[in-house]
Amino acid sequence: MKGIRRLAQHLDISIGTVSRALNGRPDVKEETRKRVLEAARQFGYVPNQSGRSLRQGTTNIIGFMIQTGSEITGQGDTFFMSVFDGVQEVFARHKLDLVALLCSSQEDPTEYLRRAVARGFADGLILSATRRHDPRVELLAERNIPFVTLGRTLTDAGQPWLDLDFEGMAQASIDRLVARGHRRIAITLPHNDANLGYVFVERCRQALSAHGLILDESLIFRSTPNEAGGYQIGRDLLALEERPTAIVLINETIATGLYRALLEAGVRPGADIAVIGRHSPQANFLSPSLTCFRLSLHDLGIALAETLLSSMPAFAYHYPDAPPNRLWPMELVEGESDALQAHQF
Amino acid sequence: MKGIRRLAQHLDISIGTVSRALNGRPDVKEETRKRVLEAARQFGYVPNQSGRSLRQGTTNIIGFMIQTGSEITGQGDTFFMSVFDGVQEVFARHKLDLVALLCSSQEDPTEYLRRAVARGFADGLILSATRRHDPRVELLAERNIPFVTLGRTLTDAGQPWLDLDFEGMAQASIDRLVARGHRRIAITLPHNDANLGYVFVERCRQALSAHGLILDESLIFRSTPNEAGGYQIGRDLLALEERPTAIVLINETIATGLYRALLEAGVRPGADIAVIGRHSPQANFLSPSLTCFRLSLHDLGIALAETLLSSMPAFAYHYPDAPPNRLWPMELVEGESDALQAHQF
DNA sequence: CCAGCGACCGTAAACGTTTACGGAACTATG
DNA sequence: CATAGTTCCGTAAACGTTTACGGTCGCTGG
Repeated sequence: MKGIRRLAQHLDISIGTVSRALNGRPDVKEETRKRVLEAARQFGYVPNQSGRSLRQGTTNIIGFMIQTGSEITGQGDTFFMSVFDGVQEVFARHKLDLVALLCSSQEDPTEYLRRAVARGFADGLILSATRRHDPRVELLAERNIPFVTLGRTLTDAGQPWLDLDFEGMAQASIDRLVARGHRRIAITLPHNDANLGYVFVERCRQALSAHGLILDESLIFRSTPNEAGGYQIGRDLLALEERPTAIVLINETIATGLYRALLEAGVRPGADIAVIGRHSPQANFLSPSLTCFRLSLHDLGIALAETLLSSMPAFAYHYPDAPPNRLWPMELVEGESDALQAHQF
Repeated sequence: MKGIRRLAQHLDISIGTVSRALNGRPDVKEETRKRVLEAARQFGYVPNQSGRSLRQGTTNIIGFMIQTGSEITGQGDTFFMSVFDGVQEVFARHKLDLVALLCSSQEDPTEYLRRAVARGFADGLILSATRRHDPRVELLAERNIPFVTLGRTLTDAGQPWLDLDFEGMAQASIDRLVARGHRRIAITLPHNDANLGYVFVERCRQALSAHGLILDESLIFRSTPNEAGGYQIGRDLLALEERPTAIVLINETIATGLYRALLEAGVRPGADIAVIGRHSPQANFLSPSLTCFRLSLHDLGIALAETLLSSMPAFAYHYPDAPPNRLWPMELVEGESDALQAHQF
């Protein structure tokens, strides 16, 4: 005898009552509930997940899909760890469990996701590293399973999304640099078709043209979003005949590599070239200090969770005024890396 | 009509046959199997996870437990992503899915794990960030659920484990530094009771005493295992009346912070103090380059998976000679950060 | 022609829950 | 006392699979 039956036998009541007691149903005597809870604690009984979710068609699990192998997203562990922690802060209130669905770099993400949802693995999903054309959102939309994306796509299907405000970053960076006299401004992009790249480059173009400038295509650098990619960008940049006087980095992780390439060549960020980047745990320890855009990953996680829950009927009433879509602002942290004024040349 | 029944109805055969066909049972006509597989593909049918695992008591899921919040483990940006990818390379061969069980920093890891196993969530588990006294291993051992730990504990219960060879690192580092004339050697430790700290400090002590030296307790630095911790260590070290001439870093992530603190004070790694650390994605971009111990995280993941599977009856025969316990070697990468000879003083 | 066998497939039970339904005991009301 | 209402609990069906068991059919060998 196992599981709920064992408990019922021990208490000499029916399994139905045990279940009701544990699930907080009203039609069970308070004294009985006490006994059941006590016995459950004592036996270490926890309802079997499979049985429960088979019956009620719900798993109490939310999946956060991420790709392993790390070269793809360019987000490091610490990024997700912090976001996860925020997400869980919200989920804990609803007895929801967060698990990370790990899609191997060997596997097609859409197929992976298709399998996961067909198996009925999770009640809801969080998608990250969204691509410009992302078949995953169509898949989930037509399956009618609640989800939220961290990042917009071109193929948005009306699902809730959160996205970092890359437009704001682009605008602020360009304005700031132009105001300081820069005319040749380089930018970096991830070289896959991540959606954020398009958003970013487009807004940079706009912002520049508002100042009567055009974005020189030869100053758009694409690379893998990691340290090595940053190093390569640095080398490529230095090899140009006519160097830019400033560069804006879209990814967190490339700054260290870029610094290395520049410093090796005796080019000092902030003195010989202006650099604006994204904040990362390492950013504080770069020298000269990096001017960068920062955000609270923990709060981002909280918002992500709330946004998802507000789209799930069972939880929506807890979050009546969570907006379905949000552009998450980033805060500019002034450092030394963009100190120079271009007219110093 | 849904699920397997729908498929069966459409093909005009029984659900039993459909199941057998999909599961590769021998007693089904080859032509029938073809039809079933084709229909399944066409309908996008995937067996419901709950139903399946309820019946066979198995989930085909392996859980990798990690703590979110990131300050705890101190693993760098891409550590887990790379390990995961290796693990999955092995699991993919057995149609096992890897999911990350995310324990919030708010929650007690043991309780979290207890819930997860009681729910019958996974067929096997991988534990990381093992503590010296880790109640999780007792829990899993008495529940008789297959698991492997990344890191030993004092309370090992005969389970398979893998651990980085911190002894080897300690020995090699001390020998190397002593051979170069260093007498005052500092080391760093994480300040929680992670097991690796004890292993490391003990072996350092031994190695030093083999050279007739003793480990000065005031040269043992404890900190959070991240950049900020490294910075703090640097400051503390510089404040000492009698500075060490060398320091060995146990964590990946603290080198950047340490460098910053040293360089701010005009103390150059490799010239004014010798530094030996652990490799990380950022390590390549430190200047002067860091002498460090490196390992293939992908291969570590593979080994971890194989070790776990070899302890699971259903898979063991695939891995007849996987050792239950392994000390994973790290390779020394020579950099400039420990170039100085102490007798230069 | 019959027994025996193998190949294939249908039937139904089982896995561990939750929950609709109904019934028993008790209380309140007239 | 009869009736209605309330409170609590037991019964059993249902969720979607897998699999033991047995049955049908066709074939083979005597």
